[in-house]
Amino acid sequence: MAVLEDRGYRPTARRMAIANLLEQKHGGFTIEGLCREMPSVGRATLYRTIKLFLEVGIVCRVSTVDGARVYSLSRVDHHHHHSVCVECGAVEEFKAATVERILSAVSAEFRGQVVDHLLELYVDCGDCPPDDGE
Amino acid sequence: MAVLEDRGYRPTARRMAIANLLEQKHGGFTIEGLCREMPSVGRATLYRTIKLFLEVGIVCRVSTVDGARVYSLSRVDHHHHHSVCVECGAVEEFKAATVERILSAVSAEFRGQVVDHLLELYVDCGDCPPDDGE
DNA sequence: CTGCAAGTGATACGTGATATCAACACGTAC
DNA sequence: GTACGTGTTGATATCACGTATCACTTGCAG
Repeated sequence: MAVLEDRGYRPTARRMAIANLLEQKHGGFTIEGLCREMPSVGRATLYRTIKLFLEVGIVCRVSTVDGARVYSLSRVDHHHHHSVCVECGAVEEFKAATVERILSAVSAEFRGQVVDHLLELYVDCGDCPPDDGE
Repeated sequence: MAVLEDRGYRPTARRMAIANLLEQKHGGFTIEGLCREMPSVGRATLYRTIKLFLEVGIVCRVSTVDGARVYSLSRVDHHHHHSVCVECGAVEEFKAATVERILSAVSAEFRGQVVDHLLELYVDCGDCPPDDGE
């Protein structure tokens, strides 16, 4: 949580509790889901906190096929991609140098400049633990 | 619009008009934007029609960095990726065999089965025509 | 301890999207 | 042609998601 203090935000008990809960989750999560899991925490606070976590890089947004707003705790601070299990929703972060190289190659085919990219893999992880589910 | 009839939907005047407007757009579009451009068409109809077009493959969803719900007319019917201009919002579809090959290679590194993927490139197309903007 | 800025929660609000339902359009049977 | 049935449309109500407001609380500095 040092990253919060670095940015001038307070590592309050609420925020620690929320971060703690996120640590338990292997899967992506929705804010509305968190509201249900932490009814003692106000909705506004959850929305604010996740937005804050997003800003400082504690969580990142996961792109799903259906466009749902799903987030995931980020354990790495550098650029990475996600694999999302279509069965249990488990999210894993991965970094593939190969992908980056290929993307550079693909970029060359474009008239303009490629400034960013998004890559998500949708997988069937095969051994979805039931306790991983939302 | 034959694809509509194939699926048992009627190619009505409304739907043709909406499809026509989409043909004009190089960029992605939002449904709320369409509501403003076609005030004579009911909101519900626009939402329904785009959902229908999505189902039959006339349009596809574009994943943006900020998670906005953006759509784009699809001119190809096979699997493809998008490049989205971060300046003017222009969306282009591209198919990169290289990408597919690499993804297969990456897939091999995963325990489970990769069932689908999402790849978007965010580009600065360099010559954003002003009339392309939303 | 005191003061103040940051954080919190209840609630109101705004927006994006869907459900409902009466009216309408179109194709088919007659 | 008309009558009918199904699909389509639009106004509206409703819902879900997310944010703004504001009074209250918490945490930190002095």
